Amino acid sequence: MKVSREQVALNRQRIVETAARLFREKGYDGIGVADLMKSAGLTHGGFYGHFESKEDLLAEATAHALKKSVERWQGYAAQGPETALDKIGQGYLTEQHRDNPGAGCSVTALGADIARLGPKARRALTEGASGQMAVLQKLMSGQDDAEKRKQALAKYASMVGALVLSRAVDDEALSVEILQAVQASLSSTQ
Amino acid sequence: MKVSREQVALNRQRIVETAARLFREKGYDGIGVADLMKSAGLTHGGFYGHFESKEDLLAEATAHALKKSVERWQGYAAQGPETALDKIGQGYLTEQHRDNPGAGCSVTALGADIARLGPKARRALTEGASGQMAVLQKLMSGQDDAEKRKQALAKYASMVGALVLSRAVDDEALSVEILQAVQASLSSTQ
DNA sequence: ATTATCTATAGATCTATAGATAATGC
DNA sequence: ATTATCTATAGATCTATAGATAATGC
Repeated sequence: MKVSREQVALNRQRIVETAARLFREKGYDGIGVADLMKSAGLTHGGFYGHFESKEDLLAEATAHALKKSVERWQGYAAQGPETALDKIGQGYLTEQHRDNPGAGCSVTALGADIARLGPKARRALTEGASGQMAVLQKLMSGQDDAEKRKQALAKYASMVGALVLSRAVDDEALSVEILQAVQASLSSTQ
Repeated sequence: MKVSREQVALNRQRIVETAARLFREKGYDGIGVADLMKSAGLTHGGFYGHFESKEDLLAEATAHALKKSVERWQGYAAQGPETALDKIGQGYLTEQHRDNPGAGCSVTALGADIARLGPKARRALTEGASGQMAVLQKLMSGQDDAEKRKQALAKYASMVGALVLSRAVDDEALSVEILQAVQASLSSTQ
């Protein structure tokens, strides 16, 4: 049942993308290797030909997902600094994002899990978060780079926290209120 | 091996406190009922005399931990509004808190897990988070209650996000930088 | 007599590996 | 001949339950 080299690469990519979605949806411990491979259309045993371990896959899936996210933000920033911050907020601080963790921010969905896991996943998360904070920094209003960086870090933290909170509370009105409060604070000078 | 009624209540309380610590340290899936009971000095089978399920215990442990946290914040607030915000930030946005999740904020440590779990745990988290936001609201500088509430929600989100980020990144300097940026933003008007 | 805790286990997972199978690509 | 994927399984978990044990408290 061997497949072509091209197909192997496609299979591997499909495992990574499936994992990126399922880990964000269900958490690292919420999905097993067997179910993950089944979702990718392959069988359990084949997994270890592609990856050393489940944790290795998490690192690769996190790197993949965050890279795409950083590129999206860079795209907004390239369209001009005035609207970029609004667009980033409108993509991040919404019910759409809150209700679709599988396609959303990996820091929010997996940050607590990754904090307890090995160095590869933490590296991937750190690079992704740094990339997003770098985009934010350019959009800040501070007088110098040091001030802009401080602002960017604080804004980013507020976005991550808002999404974690909006997903965890059981009160829809409160959930939306949190997202909107942070969205409003994004464009304020500070 | 029956024990006195008094001892039963003490045992139950010890299970809750042990669970509150271990769930925050290791995540909901990171600690099993057997190990948890062992840490509390009891055997596995006894657990189901005290709680209906592991998830039930999570809800109770989360309620317990957040209640204590809200009371601490209320204590700071009672000492006067000027220093209260600094004290809250100095308790929350520190390496000490970052490195001791077992005694820290349940929203940060378990928010992503609880978002995927049943209604009881989400209820406990929502009540705790609402309590903390209510304390913050009184300390805000806004002109009316609506504005103060918006400020409090945004500040709280930034604190939660800062801790999640500071624990997840693998770069000590960046981790501290995030905590300090949010600490600085706490006392700023906005 | 009641009941809190104990030991033991059922039944269902989980990650990782061993060895078989069959299609690719030299 | 090589190798990507398959089936099958080892060994270690996990939650929850059943029934035994022994101390409390009527």
